[in-house]
Amino acid sequence: MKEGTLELPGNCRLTSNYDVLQWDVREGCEVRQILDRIADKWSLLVIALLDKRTMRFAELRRSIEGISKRMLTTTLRQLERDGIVERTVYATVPPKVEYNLTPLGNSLLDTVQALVIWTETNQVRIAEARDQYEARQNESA
Amino acid sequence: MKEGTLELPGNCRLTSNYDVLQWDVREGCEVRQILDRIADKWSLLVIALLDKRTMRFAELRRSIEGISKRMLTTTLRQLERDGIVERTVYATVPPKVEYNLTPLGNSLLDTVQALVIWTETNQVRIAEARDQYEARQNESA
DNA sequence: CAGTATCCCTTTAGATACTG
DNA sequence: CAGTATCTAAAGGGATACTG
Repeated sequence: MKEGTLELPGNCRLTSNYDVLQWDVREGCEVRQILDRIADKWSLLVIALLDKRTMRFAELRRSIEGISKRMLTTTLRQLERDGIVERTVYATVPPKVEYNLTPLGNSLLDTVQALVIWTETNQVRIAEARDQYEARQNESA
Repeated sequence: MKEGTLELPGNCRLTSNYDVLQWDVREGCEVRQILDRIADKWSLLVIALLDKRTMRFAELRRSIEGISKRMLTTTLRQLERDGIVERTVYATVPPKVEYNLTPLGNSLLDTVQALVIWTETNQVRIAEARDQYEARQNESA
């Protein structure tokens, strides 16, 4: 495996000592900024929920137990700003606002779902690992 | 598409009104806990870096610009507790500690890399979306 | 309904100093 | 080297009240 035999994203480099990719994850770099944005407490859930459908504000709020009005607004605004979510306001009384994924958001959906599914699939193994970790702690103490 | 024709993870339900999956993301549920753990500021980067190799504490710290000793320790301990990272201590002076992904961690790697690559691939589109969002804000003001 | 604005408490996480 | 302990500034985020 030599440099140039593979198309790498611009922030990757191939180290000479190991045949592995190394990420350039400098503080404040674009990738870090975007990762911090989408990998937060709520964004992933919002994206997963908007799969193939449009949802209204209150509907999203009911679907994500524990989220406050303020945080849902903040999260949706950030996702809108990043071009991941589209916001449509209907000039009715009372107002109606719909949210859906943009094409860019849709391109992110597969990955997000993969992450959620991995989490679901492996929750038992993780619970076991935690038990074993606890056991080891008690043992050495 | 009818219920039962597809194997769904236990936390999914099929709503009757739409042919889409709905996630059960109740506060404090297993999936939410695990998602909160791995989708944080540093865990994704640590997992991505440990791809196919072992790294020492200081090496990880150098690779992730901006992370403090304390946060790297905390992140690694959580990942170890969840069975995603394995920690090996060599009883030498000075001490040497190596970290690598467990099989469980490796099963998560593809998804994490997909997320990082998506971020890299789409950073220009996101930057454009932000500019347009700003423009719209100024316009309406 | 879909937000904003404000207040204020809680959590997070950086800096620093110390240790086996 | 690979941490731990402590302190503290800053950010996160809930509760409440108000608005077009």
